[in-house]
Amino acid sequence: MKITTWNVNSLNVRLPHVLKWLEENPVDVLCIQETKMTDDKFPVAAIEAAGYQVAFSGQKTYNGVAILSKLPIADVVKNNPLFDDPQQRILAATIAGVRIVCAYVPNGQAVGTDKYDYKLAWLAAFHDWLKEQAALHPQLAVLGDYNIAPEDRDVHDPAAWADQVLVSVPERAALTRLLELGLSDSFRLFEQADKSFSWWDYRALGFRLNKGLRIDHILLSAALVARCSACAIDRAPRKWEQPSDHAPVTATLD
DNA sequence: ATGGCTCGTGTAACGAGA
Repeated sequence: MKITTWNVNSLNVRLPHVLKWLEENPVDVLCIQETKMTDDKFPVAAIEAAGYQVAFSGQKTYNGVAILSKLPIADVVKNNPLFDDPQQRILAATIAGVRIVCAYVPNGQAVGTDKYDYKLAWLAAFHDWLKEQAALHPQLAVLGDYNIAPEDRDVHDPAAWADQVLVSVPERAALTRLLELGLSDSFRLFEQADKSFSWWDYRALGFRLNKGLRIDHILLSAALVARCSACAIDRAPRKWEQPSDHAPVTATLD
């Protein structure tokens, strides 16, 4: 079973990329963030025609998450019941016995802003909810755009990024708290190339110069770590015309 | 050089992303 997370930065613009990528990489589950569309605009027919079932939770202009699956989707939950939030950032479902959580963690804009405070509050509530989910679902996978680079090796220029948003100590501590629930960063279960990133700024030749961050993650419970045989970032679609600024990340579960 | 590019909105700049 292959499970993928991909922030597509507008599904309206990126639907052709998603369909092309799925044709070349027929994964079982694809978690999408930043659909940026209301549910009535969601391209259900095109995705079903590609052989995928789909659950989604969107809003106008911002945020929005979706789960695409070749296998039946059950017990869909939208949002965190412990955190009253008009922003559509969480979608959970059970697929082939695995509890899949698709999350779009707030960006935070800049340290010290209201949006940064919202990010930390959101993460604290996410932690409390995931603690419940981990107890209910031993086979738990939490995929998404975390908007946090876990360590300095996940940052192209750690000195320049020190204490900035996406890298700051409180954000990293919030991610550590999630890992302390018994979750593992699947990417680091395996040997990986140096300077492996999942996001590159559109500006200043970010991708060409590999000035990136690794902020898209697949966290796995112990039962799924035991099944996990690979985790990889696919840089290919970042080279396509009009790409998302994020690359898809895929974990393989045996 | 406290930007650079890309998105949605809406049809001109501007907020937001990361």
